[in-house]
Amino acid sequence: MTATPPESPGLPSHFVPADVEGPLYERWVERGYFTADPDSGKPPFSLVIPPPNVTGNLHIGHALEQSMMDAITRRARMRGFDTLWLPGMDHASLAVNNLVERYLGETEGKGRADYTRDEFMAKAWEWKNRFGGQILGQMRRLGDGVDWSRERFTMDEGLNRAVNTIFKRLYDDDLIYRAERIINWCPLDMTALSDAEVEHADEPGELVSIRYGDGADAIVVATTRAETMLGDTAVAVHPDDERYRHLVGTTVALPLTNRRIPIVADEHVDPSFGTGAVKVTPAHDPNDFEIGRRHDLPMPTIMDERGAITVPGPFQGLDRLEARYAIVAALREDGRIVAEKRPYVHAVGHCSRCDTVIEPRLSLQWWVRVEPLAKAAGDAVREGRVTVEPESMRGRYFQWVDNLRDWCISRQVRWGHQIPVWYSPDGDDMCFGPDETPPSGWTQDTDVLDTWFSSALWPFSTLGWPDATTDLERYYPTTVLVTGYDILFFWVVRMMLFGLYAMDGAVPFETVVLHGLVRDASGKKMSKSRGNVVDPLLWIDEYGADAVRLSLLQGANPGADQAINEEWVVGTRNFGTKLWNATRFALMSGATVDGPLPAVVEGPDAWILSRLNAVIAEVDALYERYEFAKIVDVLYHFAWDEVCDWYIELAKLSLSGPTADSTRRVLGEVLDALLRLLHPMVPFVTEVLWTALTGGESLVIADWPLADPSRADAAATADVRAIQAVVTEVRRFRSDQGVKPSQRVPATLTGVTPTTEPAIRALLRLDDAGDGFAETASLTTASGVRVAFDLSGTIDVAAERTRLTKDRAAAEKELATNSAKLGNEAFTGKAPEAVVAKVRDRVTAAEAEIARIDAALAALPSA
RNA sequence: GUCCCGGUAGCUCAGCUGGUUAGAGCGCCGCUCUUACACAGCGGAUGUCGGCGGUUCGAAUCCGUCCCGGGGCACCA
Repeated sequence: MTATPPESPGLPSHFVPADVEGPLYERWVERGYFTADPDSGKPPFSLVIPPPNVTGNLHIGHALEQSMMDAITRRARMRGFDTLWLPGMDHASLAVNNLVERYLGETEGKGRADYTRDEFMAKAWEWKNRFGGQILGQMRRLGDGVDWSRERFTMDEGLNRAVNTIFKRLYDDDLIYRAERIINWCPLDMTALSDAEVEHADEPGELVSIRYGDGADAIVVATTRAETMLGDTAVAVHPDDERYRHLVGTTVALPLTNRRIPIVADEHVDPSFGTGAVKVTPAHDPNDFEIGRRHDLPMPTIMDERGAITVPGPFQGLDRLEARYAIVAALREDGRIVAEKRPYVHAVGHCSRCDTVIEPRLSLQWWVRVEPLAKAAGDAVREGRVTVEPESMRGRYFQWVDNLRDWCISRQVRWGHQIPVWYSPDGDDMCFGPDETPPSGWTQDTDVLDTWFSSALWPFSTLGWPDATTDLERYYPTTVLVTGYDILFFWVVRMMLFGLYAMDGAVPFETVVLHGLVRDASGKKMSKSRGNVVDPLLWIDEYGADAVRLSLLQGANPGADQAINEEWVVGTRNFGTKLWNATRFALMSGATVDGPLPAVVEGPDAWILSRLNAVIAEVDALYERYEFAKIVDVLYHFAWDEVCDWYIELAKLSLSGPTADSTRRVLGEVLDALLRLLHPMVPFVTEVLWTALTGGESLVIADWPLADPSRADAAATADVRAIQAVVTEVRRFRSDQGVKPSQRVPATLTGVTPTTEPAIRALLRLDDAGDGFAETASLTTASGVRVAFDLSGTIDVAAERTRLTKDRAAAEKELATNSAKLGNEAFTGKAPEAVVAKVRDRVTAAEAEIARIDAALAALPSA
């Protein structure tokens, strides 16, 4: 590669992200850098994106998740893997269905019932094509290096086929069945929901105690949902409960109706709660349903799909909440209310989508029998075939997977995958696969599948399953899955269930990396209702994608929630500027990447190469554990503190000395490697800088640096540490003395070496002592270097005395602590020799330090 | 009820396989436009490491217990 010498300095004085990011990204895509190539001969590395909702916009959580995935894939690509990051979107069945219905209501003034299924689906596709998919453009803004040629959608043709194929297979294996059970019903969305789609919240309600029957056979029950009494078909008591034993087997009159219901004995009842008697409404409560099954009770449904009472009489047509008040009022009038507790705080289930109170309801739905699948999913992690990072999240995975209940997969909406079961005119049902044609006259089930059913297939359906494609063969199992711990159950567990099942026991991914939630600056969860949502796109506009990405990764500790605010984005933007300026300096200084790195280098050059290779090794190790926050920390400090603050300052000297050529090469090497190391996290600014510095084609396809342990150089490191120690201490002295940074001061140095003295003098702006040098102040550093100054102005003796006194106190403390340890036989006897030796050294050092300070104090003119 | 995670500088967090004077970023206070960078440089201040006990020569780090915050699961009608 030939380095094209940069035109003038080669870089504009400022970096304007908005000007370069878009064109740069499109160039990467056009050149096919992100397109996986099964024929490349490289080992594969693959991951699938957690498909965002087709209706979604890029929010800060996506930005974090995708920044992590982009860093992982870009690094893998640089390390020589055939890398696939597969993008796509989820059809978001219920969410889109609702949006389309609302849209049609607004634009056409019609409701759900006014469209046939086909008409509705046509409208929905139209809507999706028009309003959906915004997030794809926003992912480009972030810089996501995804393989757009393999983009998928959970309702595209191939994925439909995958869905139908696995449904048929599960159905034939008796792992999908249809049954009438109590399900979570949302009366607003008018569909069933899975357990996972219900959120429980404690709310104040009422606990009403009602007397059923009269006189000797009266029995009091308590309820928070009085309206369900219309559906009661029994009262249950515990079999051992003496109070009610005589009533078991008799019947009692159900108030407000002319029905009599039996009193049954059931183990489920807790005799110590309330009166020990429970009203049983089998069609509207899961526990009551079980009691009803055990005692063969009738199970009348008393509400319609909207939650309105259907029982003929005065309450018919009332909404369930209105009915509750009306029924309590009527019972009160009847003198049947014996106690009312209000407010009574208890957990109430809500629809996770629209927040409507869920109605448990007896309903005929489709289910996945999960038990055999869940066993395999749990074992795969237990056996280490799938690693969950961070390890602390493993428990949560098992909590889910080992306690799974059958999954209700049918939904009463239209947008989604229609259940591939057909019914004959006689009522027989049969499942047909994608290539099978049902007999004419049969009609298809009108329900669609839970959105998560198709996303559970994502790691293999997107690669071509059920066909044995090259991609499937090559990229499954995927290497790593990155997602939030909040969808561990919704998605990760279900991918495990279906992946292991469909792929004959092959896991869907080898490692799961769970990240936390992004919160606002005060640690609160972001939500529209709180009004604390931040839009990453606004920050990208303002500070560039690199700054947004890096500020998110900077806070990304595995599995932990993190906060973000604009100031931190500003901070990382400043880091980009720092890199920019450092590279400008390098270019102006003739830094080069041409030719081999000198085998032997000296001084600061040797030191920075030593550090660079240690940093590479450290970063590699941290990537293995997905410790993004630490990777950022390491690179940030290496770049800013070591490269910019020390190495470049030291290099300014050697660039005018005999080793200038060597330094130019090392400076080029260090920046080259640094930009490579940072590229996966901040792809744009590093690309601009690196191409300017090296003349290379693109960092995207450049090689990841290899750590070279042979560059470790303890001697050079010690030299630089010595320079740093003296410089830092004298700077402090100067600052305390009020000597301006720019003021040059004549001084003599003793105890320095010819290799360190020029650097120390230059960094401290100390001139040689010429004629007429008069020492007016001096300083002996901890490392034994004596610096004598000729300060023209007055020395601030008091300030210096304060400083030294403070240092002396610290040294005294150090001496006392360590001497005490040495005087403690328990310590010297039991602690390892290495630790004791260390303490002994510290005592010696502290004593020397005190002596040095005392001498310095004595040398100060008296005030 | 049960389980998990967390409580370290004003804020957000590292450190926690026990052993330097407990760190970083931001913020704060000084001094500087020193020719890559004021989106910067240099210097500085700031902590009963949630409380109390225990183990240990030695505890921010291990154990117990309590308090506070966040979350998961299950819920008694």
